[in-house]
Amino acid sequence: MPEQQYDHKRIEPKWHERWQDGALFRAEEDDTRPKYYVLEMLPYPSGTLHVGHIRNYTIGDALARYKWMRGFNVLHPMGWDAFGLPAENAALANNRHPREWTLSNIEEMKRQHRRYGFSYDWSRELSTCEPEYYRWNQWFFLRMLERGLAYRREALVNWCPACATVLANEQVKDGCCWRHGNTAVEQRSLEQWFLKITAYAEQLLADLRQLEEGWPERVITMQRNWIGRSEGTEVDFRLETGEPIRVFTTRVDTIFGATCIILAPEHPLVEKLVDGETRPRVKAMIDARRRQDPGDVVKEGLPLGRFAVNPYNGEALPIWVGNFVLMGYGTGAIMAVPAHDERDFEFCRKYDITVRPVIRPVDGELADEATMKMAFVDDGVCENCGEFSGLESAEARRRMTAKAEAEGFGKGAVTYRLKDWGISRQRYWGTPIPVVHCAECGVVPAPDDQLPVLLPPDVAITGKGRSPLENVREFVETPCPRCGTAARRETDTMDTFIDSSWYFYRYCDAHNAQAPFDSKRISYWFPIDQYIGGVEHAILHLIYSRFFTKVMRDLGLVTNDEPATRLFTQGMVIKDGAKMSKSMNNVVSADSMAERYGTDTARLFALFAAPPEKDLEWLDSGVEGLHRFIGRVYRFVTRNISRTGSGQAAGEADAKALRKLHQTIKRVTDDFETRWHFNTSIAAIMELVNELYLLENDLTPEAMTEILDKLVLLLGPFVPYAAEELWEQLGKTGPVFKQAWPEHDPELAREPEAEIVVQVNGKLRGRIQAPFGTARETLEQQALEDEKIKPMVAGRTVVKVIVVPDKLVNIVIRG
RNA sequence: GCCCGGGUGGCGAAAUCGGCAGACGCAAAGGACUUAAAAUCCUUUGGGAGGCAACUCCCGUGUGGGUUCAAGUCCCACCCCGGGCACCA
Repeated sequence: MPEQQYDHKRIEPKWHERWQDGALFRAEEDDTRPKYYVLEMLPYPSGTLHVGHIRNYTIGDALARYKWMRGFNVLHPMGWDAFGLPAENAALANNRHPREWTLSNIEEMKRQHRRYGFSYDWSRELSTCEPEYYRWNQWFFLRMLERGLAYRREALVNWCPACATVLANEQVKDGCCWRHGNTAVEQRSLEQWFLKITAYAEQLLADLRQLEEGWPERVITMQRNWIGRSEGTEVDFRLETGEPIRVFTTRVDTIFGATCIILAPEHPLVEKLVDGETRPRVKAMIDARRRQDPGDVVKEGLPLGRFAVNPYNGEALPIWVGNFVLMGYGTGAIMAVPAHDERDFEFCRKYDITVRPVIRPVDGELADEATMKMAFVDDGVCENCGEFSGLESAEARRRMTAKAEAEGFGKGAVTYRLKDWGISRQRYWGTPIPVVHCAECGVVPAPDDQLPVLLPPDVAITGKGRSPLENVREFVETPCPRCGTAARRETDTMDTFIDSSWYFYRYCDAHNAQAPFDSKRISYWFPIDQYIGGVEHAILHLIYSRFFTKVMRDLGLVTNDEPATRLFTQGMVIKDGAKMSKSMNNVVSADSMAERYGTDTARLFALFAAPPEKDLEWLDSGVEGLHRFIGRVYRFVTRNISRTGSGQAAGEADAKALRKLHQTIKRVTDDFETRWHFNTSIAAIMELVNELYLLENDLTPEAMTEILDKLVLLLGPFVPYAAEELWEQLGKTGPVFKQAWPEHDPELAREPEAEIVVQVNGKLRGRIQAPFGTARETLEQQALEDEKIKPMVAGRTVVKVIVVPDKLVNIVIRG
């Protein structure tokens, strides 16, 4: 009889067909099993499933299948982030309506995900481009508005000329738009809507401690730096008019060394202090800075010819305007202490402003102004600081701050780098901000029963300038909900990061029409046990969604402080040196590979290529090996299903094969429980199969039965179609992913004897066999008497012998 | 400049707690089967030297030092690659 051959073209469609209608697992809240919520980050429907996607999804999918087989109640939902720029750009390019384009792609993506056999819970599917999702975005916005967490004001904001819209600070990278790497972001002053994420700065920072266990360290560090908390002191320097200039400093201990005050060019006092001659130069400075990449601004300053008094020593200091002082941080004004701050040093040397050292190293001398080549920025001991002289920096800061508070010219203060989240976008495609501008009543929120405020269907998307909604009269003209007179509807739409900030809650109750979700259903699943996504969202999505969770908690909707206990950041798939993505136009479609080798092979290959957290340069050499491997397993299982002839009864081969089997179960299980290095899991299964090929003819039917069953179960999370087919051929009922995960038996897995490595002076010279647990002395003796070792030791002095039980003997000799 | 990662065969990689470096796979070479090819199965494969041979020896994890009986793994200095932050007072 000819051997059965592995044919993915027969197997995959067959099971694909049977799984069509939600045959994959579906989680219910009333289940008595332990729960596990695994979630991959919301994908854009880009039309093609590329190999980068496959790699990301197989990680979560393998985990979900494993957890399910372990008896967990697993929620693994799927959704679509269909908003914003990709949709709008594609619409412009294809001359199609964004929503239509998006929905058609979602259908295609769903088809592809089904084809790959991903185990998503489709009953909880959601798309953030549906009107119901708008409704709850708007509902959240209005709740925040009521609590003062949403506000509108004019501010300097980031403007991307390519997107023709405003961007949040988090969405600017290297001075460029996060989606248009080469387009420099401009600064514009516009009226914008903001969410007050700064109100949660302290909590967002403090609760990072809860995440230290389960989140990658670098994400936590990035968030900590982004929030940028610094403790310091605010001090009022006074003009001769008595008007204060408040500065913020973290080094108040250096204040006796302050030799000038520098204001940001946008500082409100500048306008008052500047003379007619300098005014245009300040304006030029502002304009120049807006255009420039903040990275390479050359420090420049303008003296205002005015003075302010240092409250600690009564000294009058000249006031300057400096282009390197940021209006958006601290108070927008600094005291310059050139002797103890590098930037101030550079500035003051350039303009010949006095440099006055007042801090010396704990065991050193005060620097000399004339010979100083660089600022001394470390803490030290105060000198020439009046009553504070002789104090160490930390103590001086405490006492000086106390003095400022006691005498009313300053206070201890905490400043954050984090700024409020600008959510206004001048785009058509996004959730409309549900407010109306009324000449009589001002800004009036839309009443809840008028939600959702929907986008008008027919809008000419220009892709430039202001929101396209401004030209749609039916949308803009609306009566004021409060007084009924003619008013204007807000035309800004929300940042699409709003959508992604809470979608994972909606998944748990995706069809709720009364509320964004039911708190009870949510509390069962939350927090998410395992969240999977790219590191590129470390300070975008991952900080916004933490913020939303805290707001929801304060609204009484959820009880968890954090959305996800564990976060896994998978590596990027690189192609020709760039991240593989639709916007880079370098995607490799997974279709051709799937067509040729099958989706199982594509999945297995994606997992085998490298551990999942590692970036991977995409090369498809090697894919055939994985296809071969599946065929190898397939033939092995099918030809041994009904074997009758036995090898030597209960022979050595059985013991060997079962030992390898149970060792493999342990290795794969351990990998799932800890670090998900599926490449080594798969390698372990390959080793098992290689060994089975060697022992095949000597195995008893009993041993073979156990081996085949468990081998197929081990393959389940990695190659679901092939495993399912084999499972059926083994005569089993019920899908593989509903079977219990095999348990490893430590007795069967144990090696009969330990192999002990014998080293002489640290170099491998031989091996000996000994039972596990053999005494040190015995091992030492056995090693010394070994035929290979004996001549090497003869005539030399054995200095000492190191014995690591069950592992190694190292004989140190001399002479 | 500062803060994280990383550097191991021709290639992707493994070595999880300081204890056999290169598992597993690709590629390559040889062999079996075959009229032939494909497919499959088996063998070899870090570099170098020696031996008829089973085999033996030396070198080897970016570079240079160090700790240790023992270092890919720990410490110090440096080089290179990737990522993040970058006038945050």
